[in-house]
Amino acid sequence: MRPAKRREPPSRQRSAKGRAKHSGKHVTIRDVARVANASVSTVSAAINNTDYVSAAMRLRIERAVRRLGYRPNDLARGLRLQRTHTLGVVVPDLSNSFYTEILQGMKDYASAAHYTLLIGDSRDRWAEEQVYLDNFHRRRVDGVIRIPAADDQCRNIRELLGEIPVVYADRFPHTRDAAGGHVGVDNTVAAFDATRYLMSLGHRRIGIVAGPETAPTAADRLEGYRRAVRGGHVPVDPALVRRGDNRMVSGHREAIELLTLPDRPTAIFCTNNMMTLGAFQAIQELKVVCPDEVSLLGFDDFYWAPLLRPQITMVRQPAREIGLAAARLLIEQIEGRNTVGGDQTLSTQLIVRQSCAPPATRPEPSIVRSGKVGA
Amino acid sequence: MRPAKRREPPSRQRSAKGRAKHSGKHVTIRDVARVANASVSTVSAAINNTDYVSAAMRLRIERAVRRLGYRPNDLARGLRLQRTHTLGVVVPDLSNSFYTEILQGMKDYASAAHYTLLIGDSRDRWAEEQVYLDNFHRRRVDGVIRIPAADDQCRNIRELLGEIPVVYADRFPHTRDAAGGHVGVDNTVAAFDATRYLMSLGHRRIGIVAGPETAPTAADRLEGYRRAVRGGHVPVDPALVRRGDNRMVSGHREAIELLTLPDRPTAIFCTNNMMTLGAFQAIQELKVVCPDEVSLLGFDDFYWAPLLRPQITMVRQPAREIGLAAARLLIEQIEGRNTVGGDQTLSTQLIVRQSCAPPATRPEPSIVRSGKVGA
DNA sequence: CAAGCTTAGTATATATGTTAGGTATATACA
DNA sequence: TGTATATACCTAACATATATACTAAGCTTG
Repeated sequence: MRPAKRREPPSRQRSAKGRAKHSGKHVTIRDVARVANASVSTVSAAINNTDYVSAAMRLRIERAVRRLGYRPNDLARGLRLQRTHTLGVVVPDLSNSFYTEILQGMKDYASAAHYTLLIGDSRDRWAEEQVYLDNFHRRRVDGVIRIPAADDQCRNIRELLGEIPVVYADRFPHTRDAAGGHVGVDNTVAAFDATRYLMSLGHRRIGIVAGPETAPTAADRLEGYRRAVRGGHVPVDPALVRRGDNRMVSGHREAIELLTLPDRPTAIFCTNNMMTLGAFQAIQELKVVCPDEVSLLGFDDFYWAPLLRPQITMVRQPAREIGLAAARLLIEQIEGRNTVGGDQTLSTQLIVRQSCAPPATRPEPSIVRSGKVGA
Repeated sequence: MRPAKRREPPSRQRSAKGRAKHSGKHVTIRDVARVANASVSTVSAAINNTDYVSAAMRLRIERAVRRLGYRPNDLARGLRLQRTHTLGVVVPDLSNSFYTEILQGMKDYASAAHYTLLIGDSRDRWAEEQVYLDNFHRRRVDGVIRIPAADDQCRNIRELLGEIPVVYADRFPHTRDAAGGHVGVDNTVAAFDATRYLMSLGHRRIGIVAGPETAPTAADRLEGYRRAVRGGHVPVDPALVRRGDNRMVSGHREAIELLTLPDRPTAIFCTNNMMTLGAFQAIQELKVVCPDEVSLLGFDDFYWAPLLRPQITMVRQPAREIGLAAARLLIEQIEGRNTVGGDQTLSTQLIVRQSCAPPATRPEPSIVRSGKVGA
């Protein structure tokens, strides 16, 4: 981003900043060859086990490698092999345990397949995600896994990544063409089941704090909510539909809006874990008793959820499995064997805890069949 | 780790796995030069703003770059320049918000200085950390920031990283020689102040769940605790000193041990956030009332701490600042200007919330001057 | 006024570290 | 003699940046 109009005498010599201090050059395969009294190609063959090398020679080389502390230069290697054995991953928020759990899954599969992960945190902003994708391209990663930012505005991923294969995890891209595939859950069904669970408890006025309008998963979850509400022969009250930005403060803000409504809802459904926490906080602050006075239903479980009082009932996504499957899908594509193929939809689970109960003022007691309800 | 004794015919041709599927070659600077009708050196000069290029030529080149979607190959670039503008970072646990907060700080400073982060999660195991350090070396990162694993057994970091500069954040290395510098807090003082705070409330039997014996920071915090206890003219009861492994389950386990002691402590001090959570859970499960029956004091705050009931009083480390300072320290070293120099000790803060109160059975009411107590 | 210098722009050769593919040589075996 | 095996070495890429050389014009200067 230097000024383009730069007309001053263009300094030829590198600026002082350009050259690093530690002049101690790295040890190369050439150094090893010299010390071991062998040719570079023999050393290469010995290291990569790729050609005949006599036992004696191998020993000399191994000794030289150890003595010099030689590490092959992956830049040169990647350049030569046109292969980096590296996967780029962008997640929307590294401090959200949901994504770190997905990352764990990816990492486990990837390292078993001898790939390394390059991790980027887009802070849920397309502008920052773009920087990472560009970086991945320049680094010539073998593949990319995107969990797109909420405000994803990517028109054509090929412009950004060239021929590099891409798969999507958790979220869908802005434009639904997830060419390389997608691994996630059916958000519509998950939200539908969750909402129906609330209705089965007798709730008729259910508030929802949904994600941003630009995010497809948010739209799906909202759609699931709508269908469930309408399915219970209740009109969708626009006053009960609120929008957050998937972050804690927005959940807090919108929950307060809902709870201070003249005719406030008897239950609140938050469509991600951060907003659920915000809503939880709002309920505490307003001294509304949960679940007696208001029920709270969340999305995306976290490992310390059992510590909260009341424990929050949540829709759980199989985060680790999503990561695992996404990494596998991508690596299969990279290595040419498309055994798994296409999109994969994993199933969610409703973790019933203590934050949902029948509403205090009970309407006509209608029984609704409950959705799939896990432990 | 292939078998060294491999005697079979060494396959010359790359295994099917070796060659990637997508044959669509990447676009190179050569392609740009051809399309823009210029020489490669001119294109290079135009892109890097490093030599005279006429306005007309520049325009043609820019257009060609955009049209072809050209991205400079960072492998070749790094190889040529002997510089990658990349920092390697190993943290013990990516799902611990304390470390992701440190990472945020590092990332902010690094990207402002045009460096990219390579992030590794060692799961607090030296064996895994070693793999990442090796990887960083092969990738020729310009510098490394370590938060060493608890069982750090690194004898000589130079063997692993060659000439690559290293700085330490948060934790000290196994052997105290943090040649490149260290950024963190004074753990002894922090634990001393925290323990003294408990004693100022009247506690005499204070249990501690410390980190593993191999971890220097754990040793320091334990030492701070010991000094404070002895400073209050109370002998250190070995039964009250427990060891965890910095993870939640160990905090849970050790807290139960402490709470089921015949003469149980009136307060528990946990020396990291995960173990604090475990202890919190144990207290809930045993239905011991906090802070009425037992006080709980934690270490390393987390953003959702206000949601727990009671809210836990904690020693807070300036995580973001630690990350920021570590990145700055490292980059200054890389770029040859050592303005900051040496180790940096940042100050901790005791966040007083609701989990500490005077013990139920009050001993002689002695007043102890309280340490530095924050908001 | 020719030689030399400066300015502006472009082209060429080389080096970075590594590996595949080809070449060379020696031995064993049919 | 020819063929297969075993061992070692040489060279050409891979994509980039830069030192050097080159062209062409404008200017100074003895």
